[in-house]
Amino acid sequence: MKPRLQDVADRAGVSMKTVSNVINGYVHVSEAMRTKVLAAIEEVGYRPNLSARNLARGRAGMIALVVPQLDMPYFASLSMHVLEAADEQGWVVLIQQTRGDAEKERAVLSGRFAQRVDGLVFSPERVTAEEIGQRSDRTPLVLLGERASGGVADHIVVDNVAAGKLAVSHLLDLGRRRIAMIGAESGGTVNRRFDGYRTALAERGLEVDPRLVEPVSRNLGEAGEAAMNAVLARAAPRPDAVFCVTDWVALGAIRSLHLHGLRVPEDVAVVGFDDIPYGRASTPTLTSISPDRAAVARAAVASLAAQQEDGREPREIPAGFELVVRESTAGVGGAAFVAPAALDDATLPFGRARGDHHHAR
Amino acid sequence: MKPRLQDVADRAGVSMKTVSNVINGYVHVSEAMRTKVLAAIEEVGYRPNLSARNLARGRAGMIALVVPQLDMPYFASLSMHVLEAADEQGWVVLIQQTRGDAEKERAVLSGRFAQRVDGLVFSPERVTAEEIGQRSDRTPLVLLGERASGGVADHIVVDNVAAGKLAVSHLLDLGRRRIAMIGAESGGTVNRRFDGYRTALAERGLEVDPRLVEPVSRNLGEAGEAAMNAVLARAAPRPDAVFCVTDWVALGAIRSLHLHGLRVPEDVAVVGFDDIPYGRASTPTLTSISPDRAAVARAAVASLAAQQEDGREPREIPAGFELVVRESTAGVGGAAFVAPAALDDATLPFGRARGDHHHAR
DNA sequence: CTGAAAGCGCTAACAA
DNA sequence: TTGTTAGCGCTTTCAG
Repeated sequence: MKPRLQDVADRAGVSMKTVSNVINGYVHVSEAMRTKVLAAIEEVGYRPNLSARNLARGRAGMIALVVPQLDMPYFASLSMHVLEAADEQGWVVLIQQTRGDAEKERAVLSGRFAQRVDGLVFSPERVTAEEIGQRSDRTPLVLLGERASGGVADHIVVDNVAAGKLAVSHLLDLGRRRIAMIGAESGGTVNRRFDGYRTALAERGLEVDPRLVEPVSRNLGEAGEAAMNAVLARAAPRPDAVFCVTDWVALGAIRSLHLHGLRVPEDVAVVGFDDIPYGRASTPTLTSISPDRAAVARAAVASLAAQQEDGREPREIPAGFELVVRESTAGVGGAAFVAPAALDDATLPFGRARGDHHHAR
Repeated sequence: MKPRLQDVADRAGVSMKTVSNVINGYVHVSEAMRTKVLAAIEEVGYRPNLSARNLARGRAGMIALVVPQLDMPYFASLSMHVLEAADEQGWVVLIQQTRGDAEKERAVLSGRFAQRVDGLVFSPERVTAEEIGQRSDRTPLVLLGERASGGVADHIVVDNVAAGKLAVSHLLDLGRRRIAMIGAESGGTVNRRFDGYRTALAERGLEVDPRLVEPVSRNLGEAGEAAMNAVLARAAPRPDAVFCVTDWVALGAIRSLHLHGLRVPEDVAVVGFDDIPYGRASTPTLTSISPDRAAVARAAVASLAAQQEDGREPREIPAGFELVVRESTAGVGGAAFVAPAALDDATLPFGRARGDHHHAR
């Protein structure tokens, strides 16, 4: 049916080995031989069967990327970068969603995967560090995200405390003093970004006003809007700035502020986290912490590549971030909503305040 | 090194065939045998080598999804649905980005793919219908998007003319008469959504005012903003509504309107296209044509499944859409920006106007 | 520089 | 119901 390597060999009047050599770019093949074989390949319309190749080579030629949900902008963007980084290593990427299903996450960890893969980039949401530690599967693994790894696998992290602190310091630098935080987890201990918020305030001798702190149930605009409503309803005097745990939540908060007749940033400045693409098109554009996703992706793929060789000690690999200042804190050209000019980040009065860059490798 | 089927068989004291039967859920296996084998699998920590299985079975167990760029909200969402639809068919999905690179698109068509796949879901951007028609690779293919297929492969399409018409009719129903269109392609002939715009106007006896029509260079917020600026600069009297070729462009247009001191929707109503998730968190929330992405994804995967069997005639498969009315045309509760209440689509005064649903299958 | 042949780990036809 | 064994298509020693 489909032409095989042997068919090409027959056609060219050579052995399979020779054809294989040509296909795989082996050096010691005469030019005449090469062109002859290539012609034969063309004539019979040969395409290598990658399943067979992988079996013979003992590798899969692909890695899996496991994320909660692909239509969340952060993961969409991250996935894009992982695809690119993997491509450079000759890997193709198979994406799987867990949708926050703990059972699916466990299945991934235990190696019950639908395909053989050379490695796993996993952004866990439900599964505990302990469960990860107990996995028996030997597939190289690298973890992303805030949830601790327990030192059982490489883990790419941005320093959320430092990032949160940078965001809030920016607001303080603007002269804001009643800074709310939306999306701090109830306990307050788990959320590293909240720690950054606290630290920044403490450094200026300010205390956390609990009426300005509100958790969100989910990472959704609706949740951010509801949380902002709650803060506005009970906090007097009202906040003059808000640090939101994600951009998505920040957009909801801005919506709430608008509906309350408050202007952003004149009345209330807003900082988000993630730098999702929409933050550049929204009105106002959104100031945000921008994790270096490309670096995260590269580090993750590099980790898997390194793990192909031998079992190294699991490491924590820091990834960089920066604060991107846009209109939700800086206004348009310093005063919001006046000039109908297109702006890009570079022309904003505050420019970009760079965060601590911890480059992997 | 890694335990193989044979190791399990040895351990359980049975043959490979029996182990294989158990693993593949073959019915005629005694219960005792089954448990014994499962225990052996557990003991040696066996995981099937899928490369080998695929080779033996003659199938790949996965399909490829080829899109321009994964961080574009439309494709992110589409990809999510494709993953889910594929999962139901026992397929895993390998995603590849072309980034609008014609060369990469051609590589995909010609079957020069990094893995063996059972099928290809392809959303072309650059490659011509003619090129698609000339492909020699036999991998089952299904096309998505507006670009014509030339009848060489199954093609899932929403009726862009009808959708555009629905969007503009909605604006007309609101009493708007000077309706701009942003993102019509220069020629005007290629763009089906523009045809819908024209049709809707014509039905009410209105003519297209060329000063109200502006193309965009790319599907970006910045482009939408620039285009809206251009229209506002030259069109007098100014438009009272805008139909944008995509949501992304619409968000840029809204930004331009705000910066010009115009209110949305009181002064200018805005309709987008694609119903990207951001549209629900933006201020104002965005009225948009919502293609039934889940249906598109299901139809695409179903097409590939059907093509596994035999070569059927290529078909055009219509997918549904609807108009989702939100604040950018309806305002908040009918009057914009007054009540700080959370709204969802269901509570909006206009509810949802449903478009023609052409369900696949 | 090229050819022959032994696997890679699993499936499935055929036997028992 | 279970065992034997010949492939699946490619890579890769090892000879030549």
